[in-house]
Amino acid sequence: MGPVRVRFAPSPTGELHIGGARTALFNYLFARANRGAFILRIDDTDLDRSRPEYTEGLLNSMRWLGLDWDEGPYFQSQRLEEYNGAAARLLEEKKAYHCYCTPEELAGGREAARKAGKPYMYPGTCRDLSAEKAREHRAAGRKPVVRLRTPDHGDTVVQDLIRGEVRFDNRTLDDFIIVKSNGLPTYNFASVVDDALLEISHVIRAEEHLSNTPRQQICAGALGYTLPRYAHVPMILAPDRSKLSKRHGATSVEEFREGGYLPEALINYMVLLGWSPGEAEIISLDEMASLFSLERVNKTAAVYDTVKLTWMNGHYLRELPLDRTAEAALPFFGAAGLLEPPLEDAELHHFKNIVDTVRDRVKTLVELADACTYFYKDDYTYDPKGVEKHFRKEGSAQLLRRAADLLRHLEPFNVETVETAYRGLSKELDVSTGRLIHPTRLAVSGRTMGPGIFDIIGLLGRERTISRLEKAALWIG
RNA sequence: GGCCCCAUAGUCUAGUGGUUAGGACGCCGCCCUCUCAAGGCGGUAGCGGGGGUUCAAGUCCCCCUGGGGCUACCA
Repeated sequence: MGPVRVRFAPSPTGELHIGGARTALFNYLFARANRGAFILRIDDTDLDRSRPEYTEGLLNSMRWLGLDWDEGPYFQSQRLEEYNGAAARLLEEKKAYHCYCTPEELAGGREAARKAGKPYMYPGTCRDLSAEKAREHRAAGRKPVVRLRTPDHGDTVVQDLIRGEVRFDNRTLDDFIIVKSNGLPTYNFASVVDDALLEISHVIRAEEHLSNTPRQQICAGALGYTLPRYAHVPMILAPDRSKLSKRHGATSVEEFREGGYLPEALINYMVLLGWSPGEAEIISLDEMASLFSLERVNKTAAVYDTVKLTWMNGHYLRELPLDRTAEAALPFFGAAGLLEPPLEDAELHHFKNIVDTVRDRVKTLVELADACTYFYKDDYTYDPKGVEKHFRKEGSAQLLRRAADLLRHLEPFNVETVETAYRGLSKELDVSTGRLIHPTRLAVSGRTMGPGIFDIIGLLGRERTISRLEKAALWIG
C-alpha cells in the first residue's frame, strides 16, 4: 500500500463550522498517526456561493486550531483543465454524453413524479440523442451539460472503513451531471478527479457523503482510476438533532474564538465527538495524533453540547501554563479596553498575576476579561444586592475607614501582612472577619463575588485599595 | 415517496455473548471556605419496542419505531 494521503476539502460558502472542523481534525490526526500527508483543497466550483473571504476565514480557522496542512491549498477553480480533459475523455469513449434538457424541463419531470408519488430519476432523454437533434438544440441556443452513463443493473458496493460494506442498487442511480452548462464540474466529478490526481489514499469525510459515494465510484471506474479507501465519519448535529446551521447559535470556529474559547479546548472537545481515546478524556493534540485510529471512530451522529465544551474550556483555562492562558487572554483584555498591548515587563507581570488569581473562576476568556475589569478601571458601580447586604448595615462606613487606616501604615504591605492585619482588626473590633471582608470586597471591586479579598488587595496595591475604601465609606454616608 | 446510515442516562461515550452496564458533562448533596469558583468525596439518571438464536444478548439475526443523510446544472 502506498503512502497515506488524506485531504480536507471544504467549499468556501461559509465559515468553518464545528462539523467541518471535526472532519478536518480527523483527517489531520489520521495523517499524523500514519506519517502521511494532510492536504487542503478548496472545493470552489459553485460560482454563486463561493466567496474568497470565506476561503480566507477557513484558512484562518484551520491555523488557529493548529491543523497545519502539508500541501495546498489547492483550488478546484484553478484546475478546470483537468476536469475538462477527463470529461472530454469520457465523452470520447461514449461513457458520458451531452444533455440539452433545460432546468425547467427537469424540474417539470420531478414535479410530475412527486405528484404521482413515484421516485424521480433522470429519464435518459438525451442518452442517445441523434446528431441532428443535438444540432437543433445547439442552434436553439441550448447549452448542454455532460452526464455520466451509469449502469442499469447490478450493484455498486462501497467498502467503508467505518460502516463496512454498503450496497447500492444501480437501478436507483440515474445518469447524473458531471459538468454543468457553465462548463464547471459538479462536486461528484471534480472530487473524484482531484482525489485521483492528488493520489488521495483515504477519503475521510462526513456521513452525508455516503450516498454520493456510489456515483463517485462509478465515475472513478469510468475514468480508470484506482479507488481511494473511504471512511464516512458520523455527523455532528445541533441540539435539536437537526443539521447544523446558523440559527443554532454559535457553531463556527470563528464564533467560538471570538467567544473566548481556546483552540486546545475546542480541539479536545471535538475529538470526543465520534472518537474516544479509551482512557482519559483530556488529551492534547499530540497525544491524539499518536492514539488516533479509524477503528475507534463510532457510527453514531453526535449532538454537540456547548455546556461540556464550556466546562472543558474552563478546564484548559486553568490547567494550561499561565503564559499560554495569559497570551490567549491578552487580546480580550485589549478588546475590553483594559489593556493596550504591547505591555511593558512590569505590566505583563502584573497582568499574569491577575489572570492567575481569576482564571479558575471563569470558563471563557470573555468572562475572564469581564471578571477583571475592576483591576483596571475605577468607574465600577456597587452591586445593589451587595449594597443592601454589606453597606446598609450600621457601622459599615466606619469599618471601612478603620481598614483604610490600618492599611495606610502597614509595613511591609503584602497579601500575608494584610490578612494578618485584617484578622487582628476583626478581633479588636469584636466582629467576624466576614463582617469586615464582605464590605471590603464590595468597596474595592463593586462585586460580592470574586477572588480571595487579600489576593485582590495585593493585586490592587496599597494606594488604590485605600482610596477605594475611603470612597466607599463616603458613598455610604 | 425511493435509496442509504444510525440507535447505551438530558448530552458525549466505554462495552465487542457471561460486567453490580464503566467514565465525562450536567444536576443534587457533603467537605473545604471571607464570597464566588476551583478542588475532593458521594449521589441521580441508561441499553427505544417486539420477536427470534443461545445454557446465557446492551452485545448476533429479523421486524417495528424513532432520528439522520442522499435523491440539485450545492458541496
